[in-house]
Amino acid sequence: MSSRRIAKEAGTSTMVVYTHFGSMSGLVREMVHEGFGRLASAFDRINWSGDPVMDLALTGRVYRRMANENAHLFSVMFGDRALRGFELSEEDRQYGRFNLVPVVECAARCIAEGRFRPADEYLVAHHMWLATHGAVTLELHGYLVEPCDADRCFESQLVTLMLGAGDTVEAATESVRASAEAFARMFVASGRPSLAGDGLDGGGGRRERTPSESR
Amino acid sequence: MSSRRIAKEAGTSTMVVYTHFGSMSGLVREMVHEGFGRLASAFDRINWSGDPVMDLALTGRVYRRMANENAHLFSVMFGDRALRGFELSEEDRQYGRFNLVPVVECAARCIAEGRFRPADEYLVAHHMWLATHGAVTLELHGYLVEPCDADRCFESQLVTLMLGAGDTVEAATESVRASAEAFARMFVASGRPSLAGDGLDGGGGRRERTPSESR
DNA sequence: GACGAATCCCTAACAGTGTTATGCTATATT
DNA sequence: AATATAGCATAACACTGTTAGGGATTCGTC
Repeated sequence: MSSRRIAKEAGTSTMVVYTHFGSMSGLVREMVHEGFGRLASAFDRINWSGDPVMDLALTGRVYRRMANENAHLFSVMFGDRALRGFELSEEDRQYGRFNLVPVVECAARCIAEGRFRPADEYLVAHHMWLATHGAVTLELHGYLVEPCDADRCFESQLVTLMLGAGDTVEAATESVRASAEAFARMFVASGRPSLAGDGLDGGGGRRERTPSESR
Repeated sequence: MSSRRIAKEAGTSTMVVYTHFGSMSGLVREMVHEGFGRLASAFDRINWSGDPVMDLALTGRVYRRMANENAHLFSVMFGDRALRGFELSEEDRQYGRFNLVPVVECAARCIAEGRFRPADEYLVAHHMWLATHGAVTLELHGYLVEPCDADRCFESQLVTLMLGAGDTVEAATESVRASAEAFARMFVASGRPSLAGDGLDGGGGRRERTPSESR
């Protein structure tokens, strides 16, 4: 992604970037905000059920899906990748943290219904976020392979997270399993099968890398 | 970090990078391997105790310390930051995964002693890694602020991770507390107070960012 | 409708980047 | 001692983000 390439593909000159976004960083910042908005609307499309633990697991699945389908964008959103000199500002991070709101509400319901141990719902939501983010990040960067591949890690991690928060083995296992079905219903069966949007991510992400590319 | 700046500070020309490392990517790769080695020797310096849960928490603390003291290097090691065109190769990632070995052994001891539920120790070690990595990553990128700052998140996450693996609230709390003391003894009291090494990280990391820098 | 103003965009250039080709200079080898 | 080789410097190429200056187009207003 470079200003000259953008100009070439758009059939214009590099100046359009500067008149519309101020700089390349400005363009990246706009993309990051778009990504946060996309994540927020994905959370909004979740139909909350009567099982808060299942709903919590569902937010994790949506987060992972979003990350995988917008891999490059996701990396920039959470500061992982320094794209064209862009660095996250405190305002940008605030945009990101805002997406925790539905997770906090979910955690509060889990605690209120006695599924989770009494605790600060913000802290519980953070635990979910941190662990899920770590799993997604390492998955994206290719660190999770057989026999502990990303799917296996993610599924079992969902259960252990619920256990760590206070749920029982049986209840957590069942809720996580049910969340997988709800997730499938939500994205496979719906008319909106993807969180990827309109090519904001340049087609990168999950493709295989050849060794020659790395040197 | 650029070839010309390196050359200038070293009082040579840019060619030294190419004769010694092949390319800028090659230099970064060497730094990454150095970073993995540094993490491995940090794990090696841990004196394993009779409490495997405490030891497991200790590896998490060492991981976090290492990340904070080598922030930029850490970001490159785990694929977060694309530095000068460098991309992780499968071989590089294998170097990284190798650092999980002591964590896996720790997890196995936790299971063998009945502190953790019977499970695949590799998977348990991965859960620890994923969650800790997420916490560290988001801490490094400034996402953890009051009231859920990095310290609070990390400490409480350690406990919930042990609970998720099967430990009891009382035992986990005590082991995590004890690990903090062991950690302090290990790094504050020892003759080697830092994991930072010799300026491989360019002095970045935890310094404050000014708003003007981000645009 | 006509004029002023603002906006948008192109071309050209500057400073920076990684990288390569060429040649020189020391050191090491035989 | 003669040769081979390794290491480094210079200069250049192709690329990057960014800025300055000059046209063209559109908009608002009289």
